[in-house]
Amino acid sequence: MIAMQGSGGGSQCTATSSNHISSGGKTNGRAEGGGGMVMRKGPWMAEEDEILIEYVRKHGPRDWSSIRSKGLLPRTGKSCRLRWVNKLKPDLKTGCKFSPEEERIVIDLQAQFGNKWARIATYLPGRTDNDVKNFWSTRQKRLARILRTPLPSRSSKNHGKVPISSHEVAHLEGPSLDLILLEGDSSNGQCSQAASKMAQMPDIMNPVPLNLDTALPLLEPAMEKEPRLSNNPLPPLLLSFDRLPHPLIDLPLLQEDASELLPSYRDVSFPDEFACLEPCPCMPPPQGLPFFGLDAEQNGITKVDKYPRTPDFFEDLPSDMFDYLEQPPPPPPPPSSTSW
DNA sequence: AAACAGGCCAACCGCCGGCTT
DNA sequence: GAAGCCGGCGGTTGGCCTGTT
Repeated sequence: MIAMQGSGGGSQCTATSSNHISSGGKTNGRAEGGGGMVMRKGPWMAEEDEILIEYVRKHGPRDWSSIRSKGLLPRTGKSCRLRWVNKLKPDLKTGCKFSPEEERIVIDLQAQFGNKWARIATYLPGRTDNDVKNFWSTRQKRLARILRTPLPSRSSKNHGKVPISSHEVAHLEGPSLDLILLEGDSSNGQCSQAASKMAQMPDIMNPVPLNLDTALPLLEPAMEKEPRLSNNPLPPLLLSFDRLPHPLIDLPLLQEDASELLPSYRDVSFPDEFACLEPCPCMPPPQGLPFFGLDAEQNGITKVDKYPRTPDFFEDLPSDMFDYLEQPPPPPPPPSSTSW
């Protein structure tokens, strides 16, 4: 049998049963598989898990389709693989919420890799791509709800091939200013002042490409202290950063009338920059300021800090503005592919 | 206590790329 | 080179659980 054990670090982990079997699951359907075999769908039964575990123990996690062809289970190979990867594999952190460290890793790697959940999951021992995906999805929904904004359009799928920065979205999605501004320290109500300002600019309220990395931790405390932000249908004011603000590029948006400055903002050659996943010759290397993320060139990850930052900029910010951000520990290297 | 909303998560679907024939 | 198969991956769905009203 496989012991479902949480990792040592996850004190909240509960060694839950791998089988959450509810009679009458989502589909509980049957489908005709190849060879006339009636394929089972829906929640897995404990007996099926045992068969699958036994198969993997004997043959390793491969040749999934042979499980069906040998008549061991009335499940597709894909279904078997998914069940193994997401639930039955040893050392999964089943029933354990993401730790703050894990959240930071996900946030940072998502900014770098885009929706490459499987890749991101390799940096999170015990987590599957499904876990990461669900975590991120929940996060998106939560912020969307807080901001009362639609989630980013699903029609413009990025398929995770290239991380789309908020600025890139601004270029892709049309003529209107679709970056929303969060100004100042959310903890002292400045964001509500910004909200009032921006509410006077009706043209900028659609759509809202959100970067949750910074917005969520900033906004949630703000919502608690400023309920009217969440109670009003006020458009949220969120400058969508997947990085810390750059004084030359972003500060213009902090001016009284951002729309007047939009042309200059757009004149900056963003598309080329954001096409860069490797160190980009079009921008100088990062210097001076801390990056709240991965170290550059660590564990095979090249974190490209595209923007030089000056200490002056941060001196103008409330000193505790980024208190919620700590230097995260470096992510563990991707686990070497264990031959199971 | 009931209704509702939101969070969580398992599992399916469709697409894509690699491999084999 | 083309076709088919298979596994991997990301997106999506929908049911259950939990907290709030």
